[in-house]
Amino acid sequence: MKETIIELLSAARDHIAEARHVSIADLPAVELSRTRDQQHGDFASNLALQLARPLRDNPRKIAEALIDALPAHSDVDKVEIAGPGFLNFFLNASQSTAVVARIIEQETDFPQLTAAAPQRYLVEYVSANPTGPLHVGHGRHAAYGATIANLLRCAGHEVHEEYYVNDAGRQMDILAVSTLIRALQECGSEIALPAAGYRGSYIRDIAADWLKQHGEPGLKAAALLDSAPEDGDDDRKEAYVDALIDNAEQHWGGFGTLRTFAKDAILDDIRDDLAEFGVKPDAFFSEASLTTGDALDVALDALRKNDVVYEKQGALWFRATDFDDEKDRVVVRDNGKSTYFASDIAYHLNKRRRGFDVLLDVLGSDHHGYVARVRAGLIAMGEPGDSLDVQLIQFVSLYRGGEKVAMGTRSGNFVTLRDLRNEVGNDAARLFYIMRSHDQPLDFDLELAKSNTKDNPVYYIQYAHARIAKIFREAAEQSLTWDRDAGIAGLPELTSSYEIALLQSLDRFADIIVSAADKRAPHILVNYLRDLAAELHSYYNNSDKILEDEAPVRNRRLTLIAAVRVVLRNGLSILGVSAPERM
RNA sequence: GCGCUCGUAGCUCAGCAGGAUAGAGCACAGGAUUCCUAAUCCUGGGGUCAGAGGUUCGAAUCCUCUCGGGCGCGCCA
Repeated sequence: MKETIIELLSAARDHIAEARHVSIADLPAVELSRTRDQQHGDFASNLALQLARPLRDNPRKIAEALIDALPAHSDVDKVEIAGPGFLNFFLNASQSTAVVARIIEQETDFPQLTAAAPQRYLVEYVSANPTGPLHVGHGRHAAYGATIANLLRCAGHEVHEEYYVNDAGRQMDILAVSTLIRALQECGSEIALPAAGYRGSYIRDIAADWLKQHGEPGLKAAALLDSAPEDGDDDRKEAYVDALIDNAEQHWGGFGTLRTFAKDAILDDIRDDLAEFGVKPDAFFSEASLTTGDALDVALDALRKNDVVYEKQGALWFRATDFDDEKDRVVVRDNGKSTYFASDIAYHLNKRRRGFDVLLDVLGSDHHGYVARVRAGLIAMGEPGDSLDVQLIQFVSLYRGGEKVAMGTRSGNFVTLRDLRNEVGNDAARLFYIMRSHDQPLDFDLELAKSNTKDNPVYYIQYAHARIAKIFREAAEQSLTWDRDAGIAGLPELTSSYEIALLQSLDRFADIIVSAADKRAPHILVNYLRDLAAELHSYYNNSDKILEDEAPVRNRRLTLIAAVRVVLRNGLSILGVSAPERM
């Protein structure tokens, strides 16, 4: 289709050059790459606008000249000046025949396109700290990351999906201490959970499981109570937790095991939660493995080799200001431990060393300050800065009946992703999360997502799919045959505006996928599917019956809606939303 | 204070590698079912694209400033 348009418009361009007595070289070339997701009619409009500029002419006059030139081509059915683009042309339906035939024949769940320049992508997303269950914010990351990965794969790229597990550092100790205290409480101790501890009810569950498997922590664990300082004012709470951790590590041999137990319990829960949501990262990459392995040393060596670090006040600093960051960053603290930032650049260098061209990070918008830092690190280690592509996801606010639902992580007062999924269902959750541009805050309306009536866009698209399935069931019941090949051959006979609109929309599907992948904007696909569903509903309601008695008519109509069904199913599949046969 | 980001219909948002008349959905008003599912369709009203300058043949889109929201500025992770 695109080739045909280029051919047509090139011919029109020649015609105009000749008519205006200008050198063809002075006119802009026919270039469609910038308008890939526009309607076909707009291609001609854009060319008219582009041609008008060097000719210092009125674009409308150029458009008229284009129209003069186009009908000479036998494939053009109808050209007229109308609508917002002022130049629309309807191509003969036969040009969409090949596309529709291909759609029907390749009835796969994932349409596989060929990228002009295939690349290896590492998509990192969610990467929530393993200190508690996923909440509704993580759900948006999961839905977005998984969908982007699907889109990139469909567009012809190689994609690896990864979840970065922050299993090193103090928060794992706090998790372990919180679990230990809950276990001791379970055994009758009166020790209180410090303010800095995790207070979600899931900690009690983990503690109970621990007790079931390992028995009571025993006297040594209880002994940490005696030497711990009083739980005092705010300033002392941090110190109090530190003392608890130190005591537990020194006096009780089970602390390391408990820490691993708690972390694994939470990670297993996260893994299950995501899997139920249709999100399955290829790997969970452990931050701790960076130091147990050599990745961190590799990164530090790279920094030292390139002479971008220096020592100050006992710490090792990275000269980030030389790489467009606002201040220098510590990589190794004066206590000899590496910082989180060091882990981060080590992880990203590791990704590059594993052979990935594009490191696509899906992060919370509160991480925006950190992008420049990591990019600076990559450049300093000799990697291209533009290999890092960070997409920041804005926050999610939950609304229930117009009331904002209060959320807070520390307090344990948050809505989990699992709760959300149970309430509104996976399909609605997946679609609602990515229906809006990810760089825009999202108001998630629980009542709307739950409603199984007309307000809900999920049902609108799914209903279009189910409606087509129903028509085919009806055909079978009435013993009305469908000859697919005859239908494909008869597609050019489809001439109503509803049918032309559907053909043109089907033709755009591949371009939509590429565009959504390139722009990292899955909502483009959602909007497309909703438009396609609308065209299907409109066709259904405003045309003659699709199940026409006359076989040739019935064949081409069924072929058309069969192609729509394939595109709806494949599009929904990319979004992780089911395509029901009946509703 | 510095930095990032956003501001489009009553509400929720598309459109932002610059194109002519800024689009959906919801809400509101009215209509369609002897007929493949009315979870649908059709018609209608509704806008100073936060404001002011600038670049250009042309700006919601690019640049600057102002106003207003969100977020970030640890040898935490």
